[in-house]
Amino acid sequence: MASSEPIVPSSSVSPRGSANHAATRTAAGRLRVAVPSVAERVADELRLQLAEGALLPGTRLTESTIAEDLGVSRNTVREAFVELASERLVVRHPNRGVFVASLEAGDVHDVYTVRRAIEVSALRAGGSPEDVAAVRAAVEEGKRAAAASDDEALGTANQHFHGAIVAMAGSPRLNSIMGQVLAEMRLFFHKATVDAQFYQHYLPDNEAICLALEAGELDRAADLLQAYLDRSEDNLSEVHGEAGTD
Amino acid sequence: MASSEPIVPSSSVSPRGSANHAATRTAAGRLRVAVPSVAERVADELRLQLAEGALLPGTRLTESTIAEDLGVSRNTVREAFVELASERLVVRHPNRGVFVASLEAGDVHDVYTVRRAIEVSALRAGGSPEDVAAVRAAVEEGKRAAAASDDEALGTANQHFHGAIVAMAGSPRLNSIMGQVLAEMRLFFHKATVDAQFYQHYLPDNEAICLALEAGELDRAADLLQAYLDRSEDNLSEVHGEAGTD
DNA sequence: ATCGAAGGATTGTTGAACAATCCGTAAATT
DNA sequence: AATTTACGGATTGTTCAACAATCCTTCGAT
Repeated sequence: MASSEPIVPSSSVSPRGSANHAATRTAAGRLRVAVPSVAERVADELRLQLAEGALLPGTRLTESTIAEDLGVSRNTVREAFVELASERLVVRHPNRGVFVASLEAGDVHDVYTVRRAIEVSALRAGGSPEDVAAVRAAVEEGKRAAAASDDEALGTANQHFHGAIVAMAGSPRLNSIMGQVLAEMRLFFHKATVDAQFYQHYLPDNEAICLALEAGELDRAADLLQAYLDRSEDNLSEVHGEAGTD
Repeated sequence: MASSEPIVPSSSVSPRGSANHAATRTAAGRLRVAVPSVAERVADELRLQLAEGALLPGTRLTESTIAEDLGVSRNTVREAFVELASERLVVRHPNRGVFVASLEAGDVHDVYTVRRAIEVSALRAGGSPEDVAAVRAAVEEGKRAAAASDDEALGTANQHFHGAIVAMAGSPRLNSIMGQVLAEMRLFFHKATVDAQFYQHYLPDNEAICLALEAGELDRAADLLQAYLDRSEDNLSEVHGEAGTD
């Protein structure tokens, strides 16, 4: 279930972990590489497993089990849980444990409400040529994935597309919110095992939105995106009907 | 500094805490009152002190001190810190401690970017008559506060106004995001000790936006709000110039 | 079949311990 | 005198062990 690889090194220091995680700045401006704390690494590992579908919605996450699996203390796992719960990836039931979050009917609508607000706003404001290029890149990435019939890649390409749209705003907070929302959606897709055709359907929309964006017709692009999201929500709600019957 | 009142009851159960906090629902649908965990109560207490300005931006929060002050364990304080950090109310410097967050120049702009996205979107979508009534109520609340020259009340009325706008969307996630954003702004105001006149200035705007909303002219209301937020950000950025020099 | 009483398991919370890290100060060096 | 080095105290990061409180299941009684 969980990875067999322990989170903490057996002894001594870790040689050179991928340290692109975070960095703090001293008063003098000296850059200090922030080694992610163990708790953060636990959260990262769980986030990864959630994204990969290794942990499906509804699954119970027992503190002691995860602590052993990852070779860390129960308290540390707890800290990770607090973080994941604040991201809504996990739900805490007092005295009962934490469970992988599961999007109910209302949640799907809610998530789309957030997406509409954020994505449309970002699109309407436009972005630098580089930002637009990133959107275009995501569109092409999707086309390639479709050509190769790689469903997995198609899904991530689609997420890149919407991520790139939000990134146009250049707002760390919006990016982080969007990141969380996309993580929630990934959770849902794994639960519902959404049809691979699902994304195919939206490739032309992405193209159209991107074209409008490149042409500087921001309002039209925004309207297209809005319609896209409305339609997407409807489709997903149907899918949900047969999925969320527990 | 911190409240002298301990967070945990000296013994036995708490008689009847204000239990409007959260409630979980069993499979059968039975309602279970969720007694907030100690960690959550610590987080609540800290949030309160942050909102009241008892803890100013930049202040260091020492784990052991807070643990003693609130009569809880250091580990519990840590859990609360994780939560507050995820809300950006507090910043964690690895191995150095946690500090009350402080909005820098870029943060002010970023916060307003989020507000523009969320508030304008909610306003453009409109809401039920009750939702609109809540917005109107906040406007009147502001007028009363202005008449009474109650700066404190004027500020909260303004937050109610913007909160009511977002609430129109009926989205728990948007509400929670807005709540966090407003909490961040409160933090900033305490740091900058913004002029009391500040809000006075915007009373007519609130009235105008509300009127447009009540008239069903959603797009116009949205445009007004957008302009309002742009102007507000400019004002605040000026104020910031003399405040964030550290 | 319904209800209630153990029993076991898990969570919530604490307290203590220890290594790692940081910061300020004093000593040593240039 | 200025800079570097070394040291010591303080605080964080993390673990461990314990215990009460709570939940879920099973078993037994009605």
